[in-house]
Amino acid sequence: MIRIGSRRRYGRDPRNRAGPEGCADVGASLKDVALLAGVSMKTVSNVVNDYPFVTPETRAKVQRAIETLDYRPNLSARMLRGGRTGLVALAVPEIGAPYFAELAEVIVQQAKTHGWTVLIDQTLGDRDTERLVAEGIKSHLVDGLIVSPLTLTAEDIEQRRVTTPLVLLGERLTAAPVDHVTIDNVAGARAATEHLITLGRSRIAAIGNQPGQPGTAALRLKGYRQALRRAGLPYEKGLVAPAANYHRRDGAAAMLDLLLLEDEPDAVFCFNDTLALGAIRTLLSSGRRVPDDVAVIGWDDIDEGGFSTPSLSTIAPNKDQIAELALGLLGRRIADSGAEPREAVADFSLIARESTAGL
Amino acid sequence: MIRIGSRRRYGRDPRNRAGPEGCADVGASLKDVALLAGVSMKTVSNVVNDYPFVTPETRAKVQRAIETLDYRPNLSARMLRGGRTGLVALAVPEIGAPYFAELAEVIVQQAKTHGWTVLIDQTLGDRDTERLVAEGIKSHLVDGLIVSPLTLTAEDIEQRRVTTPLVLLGERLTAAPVDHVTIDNVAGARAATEHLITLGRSRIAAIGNQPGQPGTAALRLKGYRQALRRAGLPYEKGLVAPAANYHRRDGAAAMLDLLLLEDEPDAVFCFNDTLALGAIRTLLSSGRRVPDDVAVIGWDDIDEGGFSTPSLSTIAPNKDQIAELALGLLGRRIADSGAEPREAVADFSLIARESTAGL
DNA sequence: AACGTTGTGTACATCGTTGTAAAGAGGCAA
DNA sequence: TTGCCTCTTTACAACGATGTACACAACGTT
Repeated sequence: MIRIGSRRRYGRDPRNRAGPEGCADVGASLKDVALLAGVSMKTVSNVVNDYPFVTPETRAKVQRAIETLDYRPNLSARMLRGGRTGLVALAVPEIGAPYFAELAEVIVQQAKTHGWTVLIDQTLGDRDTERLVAEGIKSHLVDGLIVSPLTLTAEDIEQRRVTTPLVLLGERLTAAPVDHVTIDNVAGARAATEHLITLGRSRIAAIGNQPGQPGTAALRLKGYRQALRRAGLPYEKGLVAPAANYHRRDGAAAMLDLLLLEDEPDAVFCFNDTLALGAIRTLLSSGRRVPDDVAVIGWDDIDEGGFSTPSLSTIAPNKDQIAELALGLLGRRIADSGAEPREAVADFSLIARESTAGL
Repeated sequence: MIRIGSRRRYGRDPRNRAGPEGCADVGASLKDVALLAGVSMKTVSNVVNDYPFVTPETRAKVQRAIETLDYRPNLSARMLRGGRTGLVALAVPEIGAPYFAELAEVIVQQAKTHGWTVLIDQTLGDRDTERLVAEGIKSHLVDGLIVSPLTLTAEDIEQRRVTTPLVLLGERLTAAPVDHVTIDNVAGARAATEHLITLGRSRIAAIGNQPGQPGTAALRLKGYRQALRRAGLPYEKGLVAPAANYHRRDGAAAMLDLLLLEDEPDAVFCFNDTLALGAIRTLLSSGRRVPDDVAVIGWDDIDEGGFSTPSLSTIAPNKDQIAELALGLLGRRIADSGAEPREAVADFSLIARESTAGL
C-alpha cells in the first residue's frame, strides 16, 4: 500500500486505528499533486478551476499528476474557504409519501441543473424538527433550504435567527420576510367540488379536515364550502371527516365513518390522493360502486392515481413548476440575501378520470 | 444590523455584493464566542464538546456567550479538521418510485439514530451517474455511501479508486471487497410462483424480465423457472414479458401484450409491485377479473398494494431490516476500513392478499 | 521550602482550498 | 541597455475547529 499525502501529525493520531491496513487511504490533496507535478499548489488549484492563464504544458503536467494520484477536491475545505457548499436541503414531512417522493424527484432533478446537490430531511410533521431544520441545524452545511412545513408556525419563522436562505412550500404563514411557493388552495378545492357538483352530486363529503389547525386543510375546506354555497347546497358538518394524517389508511377509516351516516354521500372530495385511494378502497370493499354510487376526487396527481381502478380524478399541482419556482427563488435569495421576499403561485389543473366519470 | 464576526479580508471580497444589507449575516465563530466570553477558542471548543475539565463558572460564561451570539459550529470546518462529516449518501435509481421512497424513509429514519444525516442521490439508472456516485463525486463530503445499483458492473466496483466506505443494496455483483445487503431473490421468486401454482394456476406469466442484463430480474426469472420446473409445468418463453423500467405504465403495457396471446395466462408474477398494479389496471379495464380470471402477485410490499382494489399480494422484503443491515455494515466499515467485506441477507415474506385470493 | 499531582486554561499548528499581492519571465519600444 | 508592458506562476494568509503540548494554578506530600 502506498501512502500518499503528508499525513504526519504531532504524535500518534487516535484516528489511526491499529493494524497495518487499519487506516484508510485518505486521498491526495492539492499539495500532493503540486509536489508531483513540480508546481505550486495555487497552480494546481488554477488548473482545477479552469483559470485561463495557465500554459498548455503546465496544464498537461498538472492534469497528469491529478490522474496519477486520483485527486479529488475536498468540498469541505472548499466550502470553508469559499462559503458555498453546493448543497441544498429539502425538508418534507415524509419522503415515503408519494406526493413528496415525486416532488423530491423533480427537485433533485432540477437542482442538478443549478449545480446543487439535494440533502433530504424528514420532519415527520414534528414541529420541533421543523423548527430545527429551519433554524439551520445543518449549520453552514447547506447554501439554502426548501421546507414544506406542516406544523411550523408564523412565530417560528419570525424568530428565525439564522439567515440561511429559505423557501417555504405551501401557504403563506406570515408576513415575515420569507419566500414562498404556493398554490391557490381555495380555488383548487372549489374547482374540485364544483366538478363533483357538475356531475349532479349533491351530498358531497370532504375528507382530510384538520380542525383548529391553520394550513392547507383549512384552505381546502374553505374552497369546498365556497363551491357548495355558490351552488346553493347546504354545508353539513357531518359530511366533513377529519384526518390526522394523509395516508391511505386514514382515508379508508374516514370513509368508513361517512358510510355510517343515515344519508350517505354521493361524492367525496379528498384533500389528497392517498386519502382518496384509501376512501375508494373502503367504498369498493363495502359494495359501493365508484363513481356510480360515489364519485371521488383527490389532490396531488400522484402517478398511482392514473393506474388505480377506477383511475383517480384529481387536482394536479404543477410539480415541475413548483420545483422550478422554489429553486428559482432560492437561487435569487442566495445571490442576493436582501431581495424583497416574493410569493410565487404555481398552477394547478383538474384532471378528470374514471372516479368522477359522468354517468 | 450588528455585524458579528471577524469578517475582514484582504481587499474587497467579490462575494460581498453591493448594497449595505447585501451581505448575509454569516454567523458567529468560535473566535467570536471566545472574545465575548473572555476565554480562548479552545475553551469554547471544549465546552461545545463537553470536555470534562471545565469549571462550571467558565462553562456558564461560555454558554451565555454562545446563546448571545447564537453560535453554531461550522460542520465544514469540523470535518476538515476531524475527517468526519456525519453525512451518508444514499443513491437510488428514482426517489419517486414507491419502493425507493419507502426504503429511503426508513433509512433516513434509522440513520438519525446513528447520528447521520442522509444525502439522497438519484442515478436514474444511468451507469455513468452510478459510477460517479460510487467513485465519490461527493468526495470527502460523506462518511459513507449506500448505493442501490441498477447498471453498475462488477468492474466498476473493482476499479473503484476511492475508499469511501460503500454498501451495496442488491445482488452480489462481484467478488470485489464490498459490503452487500441482499435478498434471496431466487427463493422469493420461487415462493411467489409456487403461491400461484398452489392456487391451481398453470399458465403463469412473468412481467419484468430484462434479457441480457445480469441483476435482479435475472434472479427472479430463475426462481420463477425453478418453481415451474418443480411443479412439472412447462416454461414458455411467450409468457415472459420484458420491462425496461419498472413503472406502472410498463406493467400495463406488458400485460396488454400478454393478453394478445392465443392462450391467455391465468396468473402473473410481476417483478415488482408497480408493474403488478399497472398489470392489474390493464386486466380490469379489459374486462378480466382479478384474481378470478388472472391472479397477480408483485414484489416490494409498497403501502399502495394494501389499499388497491383488489389489494395486492406480494413478496415483502423486510425494509426495516434492510436499512438496519445496510447502516450496520456501513458503520462497521467506517469504524474499521479493513474489515472483511460481508454479505448480509435480509428476510422476505409472502403476503397473500386479494389479488391471489383462493377461488 | 521544595516537590509532585491534579485540574484548568492557553498557544499553536494543522486540515485543504482559494483570493490577493507580488514576483518572475518574456517581449517590445525607447 | 533600460524601462514598461503582458502573461504566468508563486508565496502567503485566511476560512473555523480541534489535538497536542505546555503553562499555571491550587493542592497535598515529603
